[in-house]
Amino acid sequence: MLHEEVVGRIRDILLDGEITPGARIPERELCERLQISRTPLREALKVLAAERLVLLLPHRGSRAAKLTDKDMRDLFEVCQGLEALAGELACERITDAEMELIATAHAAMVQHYRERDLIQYYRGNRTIHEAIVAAAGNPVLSGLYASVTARIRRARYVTPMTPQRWALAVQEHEAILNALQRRDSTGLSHILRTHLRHKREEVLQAGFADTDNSDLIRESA
Amino acid sequence: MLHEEVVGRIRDILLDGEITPGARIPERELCERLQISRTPLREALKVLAAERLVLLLPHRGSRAAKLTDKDMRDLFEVCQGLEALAGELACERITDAEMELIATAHAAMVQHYRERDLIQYYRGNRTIHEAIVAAAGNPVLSGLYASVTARIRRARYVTPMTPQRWALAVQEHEAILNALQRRDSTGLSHILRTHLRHKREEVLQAGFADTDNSDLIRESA
DNA sequence: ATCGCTAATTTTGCATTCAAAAATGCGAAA
DNA sequence: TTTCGCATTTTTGAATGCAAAATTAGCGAT
Repeated sequence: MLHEEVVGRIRDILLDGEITPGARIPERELCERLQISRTPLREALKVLAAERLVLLLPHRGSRAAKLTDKDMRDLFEVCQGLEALAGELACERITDAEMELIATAHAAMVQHYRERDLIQYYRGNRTIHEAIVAAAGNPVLSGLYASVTARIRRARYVTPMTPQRWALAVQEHEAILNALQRRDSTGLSHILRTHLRHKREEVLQAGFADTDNSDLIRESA
Repeated sequence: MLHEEVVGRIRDILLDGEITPGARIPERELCERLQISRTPLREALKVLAAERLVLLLPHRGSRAAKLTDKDMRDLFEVCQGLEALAGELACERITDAEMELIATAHAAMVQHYRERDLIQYYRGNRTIHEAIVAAAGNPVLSGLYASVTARIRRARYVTPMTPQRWALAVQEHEAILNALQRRDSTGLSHILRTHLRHKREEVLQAGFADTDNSDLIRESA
């Protein structure tokens, strides 16, 4: 099994919430499950710790990272900034093919909205944002974006969605597509900031992630 | 020796340019030098690979990452975006104490400019940008910023500095301080973007980093 | 002399092993 | 009964050893 595959598998396990945030990561069990020894597993955990998905307590094992309200706010703030930057850059660089792709994805997403299929809607939403980031043509940006969204992912899915907010989000997406097509970078930047500010408010209102990683350190002191 | 210490030591070795970018990392030699065995060393290399400071070629060892012109442009672009975001947030949240600190650092930097002490000027410049990022009160942002700046650091230092550019940079810094003091977030955001665009142009003009990591893969094919 | 092929050497990646630190359990004393 | 202390067990962190892959060296053929 390739090194990256191990990291990917564990990342998926964490993102799927299979290991509760804050819970101890059962080293032995994962070894058996992935059919590897502790050496590559521990290497993978170190990588995931660098990504902030795993918390490493010296001599006290590793735990799945927990996110506080503050962490979530911070992550959304940065995500917002990255998406705005991506939007600006995408306006300068997006190809017709990429534009086409985003338009298609947008249409599909609107369709999911009409059918009130939240899961599919979310999937489409993510596809569009990722496509915009990709269209920015900046791998460094893509990498940071991927790392930030990975950390928010679970929270994003549990966001409660009222009909009003959903309608607003779709409306904002129309505006995003529009600005992109007009290559209006400053306009798009502004919309994206607003768009994500709304998302952020949803999450905070949901009161998700009300605990703190620092317990994990304190609790054993 | 603590795990993080190993990562830190190797990171410093890389940032100091002690291992030429693109050069193979001598596993055995580093083991002797740090007085550790291969296991912790390899774990550290994996972490640094996650930070993109090290490139891991499966079955072909690890090398210090090399940066292409494109990589540099991408890094500066993102750095610019992060600094702009930090500036906006800092306007909302900066404390008087932090403001004071930045003002002091700015004065010191201007003094270094007057004395034409480039090294100290650079140091002061970095201090100010870091202080602005810190004032944004967003640890996620701080983390990403640290990782991006670490990757550009070497390039930043080799930037050739003409008197004109230097004067412009100082002028821009005056504007930054001014906008911060007025808590003018949109104005500051704009200035920071311009400021870093200038820096970026310097670097590109320097023709630094004209090679590509993909050689490292190709060269052994 | 150069190119191609095979064998030896080196290096990488992983499993195993060993030592140290932390968690646990048990018993004694308050 | 509760709490403190000690011994046992478990778990973590690192070193060593081993198998597989890649690099290098040597040899022969053209």
